[in-house]
Amino acid sequence: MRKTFLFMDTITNKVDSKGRVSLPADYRAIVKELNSEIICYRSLTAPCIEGCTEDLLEKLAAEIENSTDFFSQTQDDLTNLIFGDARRFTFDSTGRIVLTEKLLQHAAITDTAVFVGKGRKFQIWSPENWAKEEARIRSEIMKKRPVLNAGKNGEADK
Amino acid sequence: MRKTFLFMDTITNKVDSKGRVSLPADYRAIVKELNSEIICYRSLTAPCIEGCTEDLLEKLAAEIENSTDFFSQTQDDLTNLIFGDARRFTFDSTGRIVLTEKLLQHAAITDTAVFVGKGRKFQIWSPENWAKEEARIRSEIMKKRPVLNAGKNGEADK
DNA sequence: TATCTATTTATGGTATATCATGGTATTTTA
DNA sequence: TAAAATACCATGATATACCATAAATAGATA
Repeated sequence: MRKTFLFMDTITNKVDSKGRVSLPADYRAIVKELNSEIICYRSLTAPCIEGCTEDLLEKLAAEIENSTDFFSQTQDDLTNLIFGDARRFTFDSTGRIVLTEKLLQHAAITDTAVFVGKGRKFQIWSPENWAKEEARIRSEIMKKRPVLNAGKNGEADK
Repeated sequence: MRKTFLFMDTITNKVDSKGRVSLPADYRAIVKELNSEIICYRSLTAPCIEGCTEDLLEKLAAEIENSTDFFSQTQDDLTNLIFGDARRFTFDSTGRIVLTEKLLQHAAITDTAVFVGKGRKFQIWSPENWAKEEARIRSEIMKKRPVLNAGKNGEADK
């Protein structure tokens, strides 16, 4: 029995001509233990696919519901954008999901997908875009490093 | 057995000369599992049809009941409009509902309907109007992005 | 530590079930 | 009884579930 249910690590899998791709085994385990389902949608800010468990979206829906302004414009827009794009993806007995053409195009994925853990969520990138993104993030971190070091001492990773 | 009952994704189906249109399979599954029925009405704010399960309208009614005079006059008026317009739509064994002329006209739908998930609700648009609306929302949301992120932390995305 | 063995995981291929949709029959109601 | 609304049937396309094999990982033994 695991203690935490966080998506981690970076795993590269193949995408076949039908858009089928194996969800990393560890991700599957999380989804199963949570008795949940995978939800995927286009990232609003990056050329990648984002995924999470149903629970997370359910939480969002509940928040929106309880925020009294049933008739708010911004809320209306947000729900359209998020729920209109998201979809449930059940995996078969061999652990694969079938990504849609829309998602694949947004992430510029053809035959290889890179799963990147982000805790409660994860992302799916094309190898090329992920390489760029990782480089960007690392250089970004390096710039902020002096600040980070003020707090802890250099255990960031290895 | 699913845990969450959220309308999601964007699905395009045909509308025949009688106004018949297939409710997306996943939407049907939700309605069935909730042992509910589809309710549709003209959106108060947009040229589209809005739909939800009976439960949601039930909840709306309860809210009005319990809120003595806390609700503004305008909100009261709005809910009146909804209830005055709403109707139940049962689907046949093949999963189709028959939209009324009134609804179709309001949404300017002729032979194609676009279902857009909104969590507890969904909307039905003409392809043209939905294309415009989606574009509008995306640009609108991008403008407000900093504000959204200030409030919550990283729920919507990041 | 190195080698072999047993599971688990990833992936290609195929059969099956489901879904959307055109058409028709039956029921309702005005 | 005519017109409209509703329920049922048929079919092609699509998506899903299943089977088989290869690769990789973990575990055990020496």
